[in-house]
Amino acid sequence: MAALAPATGALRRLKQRSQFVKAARGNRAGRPAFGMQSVSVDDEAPGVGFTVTKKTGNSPERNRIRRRLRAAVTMCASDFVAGHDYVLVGRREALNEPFSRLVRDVSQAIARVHTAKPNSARPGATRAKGERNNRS
RNA sequence: CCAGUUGACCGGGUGACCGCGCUCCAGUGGGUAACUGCUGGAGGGAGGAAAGUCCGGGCUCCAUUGAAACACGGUGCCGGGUAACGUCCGGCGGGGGCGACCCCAGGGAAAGUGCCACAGAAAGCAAACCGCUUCGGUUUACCGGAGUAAGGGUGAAAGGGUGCGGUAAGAGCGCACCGCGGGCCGGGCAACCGGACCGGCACGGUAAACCCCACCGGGAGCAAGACCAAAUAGGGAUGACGCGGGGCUUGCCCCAGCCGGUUUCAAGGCCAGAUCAUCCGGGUUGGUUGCAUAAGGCGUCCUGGUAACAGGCGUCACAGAUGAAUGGUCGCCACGUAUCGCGUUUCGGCGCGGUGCCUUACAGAACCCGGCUUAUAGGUCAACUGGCAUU
RNA sequence: GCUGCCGUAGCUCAGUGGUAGAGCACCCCCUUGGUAAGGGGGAGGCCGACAGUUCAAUCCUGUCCGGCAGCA
Repeated sequence: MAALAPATGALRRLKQRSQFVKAARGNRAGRPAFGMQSVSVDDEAPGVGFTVTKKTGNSPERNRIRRRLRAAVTMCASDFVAGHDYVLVGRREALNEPFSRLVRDVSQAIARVHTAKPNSARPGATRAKGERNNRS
């Protein structure tokens, strides 16, 4: 595990509701431990946000999921493309997944999100269901 | 040693690498502004329940809120402690346990009202279905009158219980004990306890039914509230108070009116729109403050008290996030659990070693305190109880 | 974070201290050549969970569990 050195790169943290709603319309990629949503924005540095729904578990479990995902993201921060926002929706599997697999999944999901064609992949992108309550 | 009761406490440790947010200090930038970015250093960073939001307070707003009555809500053996409490401590009464100990919304049912389904003769007034006894008629077992409430049956509950006497049969009709009621005496601050005496039984349950009594309580909540910045059309509708009166020294006073759950009184404020309430529409979804020195934590400490607790002394500076920090990964150790082997045994287990799994249970501060309730793997200590063995 | 409301048949809801109901849905029968509608009959519930008060609790009281609204 000592081979896993953190990649340096300036990452913005998404904090506002509108940013999450916008990202929900973008391209998606699913992994067992999380789901990723991405959209292009007018900002140099890539932005990352985390969200875990209340249905996933109680408060300590949700905190652990978010912290493990956050640690995995800092490991491969250089993989994020500038000018894009990413939202990771945490799932229960993130509690028990080995950490090395988590890191690999994050970079794979980034690649997958960018190979899919924007907009054409999700024609119903403006649907209101994206505004469901997904605060952690 | 085994089983148990009560109380108190802990609830992973350590090393390496990498990170997060806060405070202070130093340096350096940005913004119209409220404010804020970056670099370096130092410090500190979840709980016993942080939870549920069930009680009680602090604090803030409703301009302030004192007195009385009513309404509404709560509490409910007695005494104490507390800022306060439905919590806590001590005592009393009742119930459970061999015991240590545990549990109890535990005022009033002779102030009044209501209810007690079905069953049953009868459900609160006292009565009498089957009976029992006796008298009369008829006479095979039937009918009527009188007495009675022991026995049967119904029910959750049937107007004291047991025994002896007594009687036509019976009955507190009489007696003994128990229960119940009454005043008296003694102890106790009190709840209550004890004693002798009298009464001959009269008084069912339900107040987590209405109610009565005593005591307590104004409402809303940090998304309260205050400030800064930005933006918009300081918009519209409905309702309420209402376009007051008088005096004069012409900007003040008096009267009326309005302001609290309701009414009255008292102080105070407002008094004519820049008013208040509700609804609709529009803009913003930024920042600061409130915000952590407080009923604060700790102590083989001292004094008073059985105790809760109070007073004193000493000492410490100890989380402040807001898509929400307090962590992630790896190694070692400890603990737990499953399994295998060996040893031991009072056949319940215990000890040692190896391997796998879990890396812990319940669970994450959101203005802050005091409690309650609920969840919680495993472990430690103290006191006490019952049993067995030994001395 | 704070405040309020609600858990009864598969669904939508009544109900009240004394063995629980309506409408729709479901099953069977009648009607029709057949279906729908209509008529008749039937089944389906430990009234969210656990304690307490009461002779008796869906109802009264307390504590939990689950769900739904509102707030600057």
